[in-house]
Amino acid sequence: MKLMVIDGNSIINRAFYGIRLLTTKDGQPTNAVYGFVNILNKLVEEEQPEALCVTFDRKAPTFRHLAYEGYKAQRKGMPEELAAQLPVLKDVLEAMNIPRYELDGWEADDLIGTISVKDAAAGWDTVIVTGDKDSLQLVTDTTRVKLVSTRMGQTTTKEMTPETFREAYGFDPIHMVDLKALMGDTSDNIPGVKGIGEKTAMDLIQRYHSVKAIYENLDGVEAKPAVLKKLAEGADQAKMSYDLALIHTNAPIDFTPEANLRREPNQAALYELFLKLEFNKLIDKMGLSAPQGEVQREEQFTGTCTSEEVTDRARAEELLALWRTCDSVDVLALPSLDVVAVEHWESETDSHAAILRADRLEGYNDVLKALFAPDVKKNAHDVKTLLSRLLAEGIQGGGFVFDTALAAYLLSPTDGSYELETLGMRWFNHEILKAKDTYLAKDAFTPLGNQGKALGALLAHCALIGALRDPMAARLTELGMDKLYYEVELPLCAVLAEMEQAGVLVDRSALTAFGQMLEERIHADEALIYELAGEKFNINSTQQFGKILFEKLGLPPVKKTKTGYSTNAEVLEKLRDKHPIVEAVLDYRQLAKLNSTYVEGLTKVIAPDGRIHTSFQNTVTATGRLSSTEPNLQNIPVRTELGAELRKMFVAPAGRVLVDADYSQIELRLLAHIAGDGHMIDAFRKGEDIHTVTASQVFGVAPEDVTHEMRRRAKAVNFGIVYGISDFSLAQDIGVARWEAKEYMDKYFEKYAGVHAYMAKVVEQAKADGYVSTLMGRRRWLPELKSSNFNMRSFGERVALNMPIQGTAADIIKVAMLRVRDRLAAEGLEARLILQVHDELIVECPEGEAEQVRGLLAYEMEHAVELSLPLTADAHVGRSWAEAKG
DNA sequence: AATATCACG
DNA sequence: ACGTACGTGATATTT
Repeated sequence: MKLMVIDGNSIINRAFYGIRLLTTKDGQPTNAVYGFVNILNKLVEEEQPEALCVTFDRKAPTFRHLAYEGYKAQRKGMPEELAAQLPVLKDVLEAMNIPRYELDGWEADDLIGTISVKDAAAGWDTVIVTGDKDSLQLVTDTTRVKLVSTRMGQTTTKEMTPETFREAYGFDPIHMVDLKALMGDTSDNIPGVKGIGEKTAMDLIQRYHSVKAIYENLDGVEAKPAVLKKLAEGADQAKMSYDLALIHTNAPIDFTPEANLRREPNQAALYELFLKLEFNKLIDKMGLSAPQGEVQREEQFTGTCTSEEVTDRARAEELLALWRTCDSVDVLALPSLDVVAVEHWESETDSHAAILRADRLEGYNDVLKALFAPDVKKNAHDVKTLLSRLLAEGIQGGGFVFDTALAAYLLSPTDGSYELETLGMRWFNHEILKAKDTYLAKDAFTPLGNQGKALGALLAHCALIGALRDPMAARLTELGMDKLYYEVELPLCAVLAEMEQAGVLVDRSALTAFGQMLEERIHADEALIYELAGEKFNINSTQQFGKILFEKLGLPPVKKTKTGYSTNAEVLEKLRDKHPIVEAVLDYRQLAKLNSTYVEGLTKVIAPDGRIHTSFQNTVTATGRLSSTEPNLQNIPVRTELGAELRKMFVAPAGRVLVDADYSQIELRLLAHIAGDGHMIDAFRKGEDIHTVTASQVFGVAPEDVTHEMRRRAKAVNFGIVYGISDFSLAQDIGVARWEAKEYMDKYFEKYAGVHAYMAKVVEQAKADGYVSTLMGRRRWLPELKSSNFNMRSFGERVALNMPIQGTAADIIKVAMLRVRDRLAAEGLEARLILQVHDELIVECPEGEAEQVRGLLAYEMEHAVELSLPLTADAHVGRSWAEAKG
């Protein structure tokens, strides 16, 4: 028979530090509990013990305090995030019906020691699970230790038996305590003998086995004179350390192994707990389910749900007519659009679904066209992507009245992904087959695939869209995001889809030529770098380059990264004068970046029509901005001359031009408006250069006396404020002393008192509310503000400052995009929006429309919202992006 | 899959 | 005293 005893404190500690901080929606940290349960499950699975228990510390024993007052002092600083999880873990253990042992004045180690001795007496084996090597002294023929370590969420265990211990240490486990007595243990505040380290101690214990043996015959000990002297002087320390390191096996607990025989967990209690902790995966894995008899929110799925496959054109028309009369129907289509599920609700609980398949329905394309026409009102998941696919098939979709993905994003923009499966879990605790395993599987709708299962999942997901719609809509209303959702985000999907479909024309041959030029220069740089290094190496490997630079060539390391020397551009700039290889690598890096990311990367994604069609993501950023992928057209170089060359390759076709307009200082203007800062508003109203005005204030000179350098620094201050800067970072950024940076900031806040007041207010409000929001009510939750971790809290504060500004700018340009699209249509222009780069819009149009477009583009951007100061947009026309940028 | 770097607003 | 600016995505290397 075998009992597994877990060192609760040790394992929860390992779990906490080994797994990145996870929290529930309302900020309760959960990572340590999560990790603990996973480790527990894994080891129980591995060992299959008949009995199981967990021990916990209850402060250090008093006699140890007397022996050495510093004992365990270092462990007092348990972070609040971890401390908060201890009671939760105990609840979880309770629900799992796992006994725990804790005793005032005793440590987990001593309880484990006691348990292992009692086990042995009863003829049981013991497996100790811990992360601390202290317990190794308990290893015997019937007691093993499993040493657990967790890194980056990965748990590994090392098993220690008497044999493996002797192999590793060269003496018996019982003498672990003697080793500690000599070498000490800083993590346990065991002093050891002063001047004796690990190597000496190991050697001594290997030869003499115990502290007692060494001191009984100190004269007979063979060692260097210095060591002998230290031993002699440290006799008291050794004795005391021995007592500290010794695990006691006589704790007064009532224990029999049989009392710890494994029991089934309390399903209902565990389910409820895990639900609260948002351990959905674990609920899944452990096969937990809701307690019987309790009313679940899943009731919307209990109605009747009929379905049919439509193979007859007449039936399709019949259904279309029916769908047109519905308030809305739910649709879910495969990415290929070859299979579509359409569901309509006949009552609160009853629905009917139709399956349309390209291969089984005559005139499928026409049915699709009719289904996606505006007169059929539809709910869908990820409308932008659907519209984009439809456009690719030549179908202009419309009539989408709800998007569950987009709604989920607005309700919690930091979640990162919004798959239907996840939403079903979050909103209804409703588990549902994974799309990837069913209708999105590679062979799902081939004769090889499980078509029945795929169709079933497709229908279930479609029904989920319908079930999510009302509660999500209600929540949007509750949070005041109706207007943002229905009037901005949802209609914007169509604009984005059109932009993706339009794409931007690329001058492929110019791009190729540019690439060839880059390659030549890259080769030249390579040769030069190898020569300067005196050997060939992979310049792209920061590790290899770091070795060359800091070890072979002996340059002084400036900064370290997790894995070695930092060699980033900032570091290399500082080393520029120390060795010619530095400049060569800087140059090489610039060229390599341009070539691999831009020339090669972009060439790869030029479509047959010669254009690049990016994807705009509208459910990604935490602030409400768009993002652009495959390729990212929002980070095309512009800041360096060579990089900006690339923008000459984004062109308009013959007879057409590009019109580019960008907001001037939109974020600072919004800061002025939101903060209601009179001085800053004034400056913008008068059309003054804000960086110069700031410089004049900060440096106390007349605006006309502001030098280039003063303006540069003021600009950095202006930007920094928007990001929630510190004096340290400002100093670093502009290269002045910290005190000087602080002076700038003080002056800044003196002048712009409204901004100063706003910064305090917005953080305070965010702490009270738990969120921040933009002018249009877009929201970002900030659980970070509740953190006890300084860095995390500071981050939350900076986000509280920045998100309303960045997010409002995002709101505004989205409104502008909608208005621009409407104006272009209303005025019957051929012009089309093709790109958005956060504060910049690009339109492609016939030459003859250029001036009209330029005017309306700037106008709609400037008038998208009414503020206490004007927004300005500069618009230019050109044959290429470079030209149109002005 | 994680890390380092660097491109943009 | 802490550790040091907001928001993204792509590439290459290393594990």
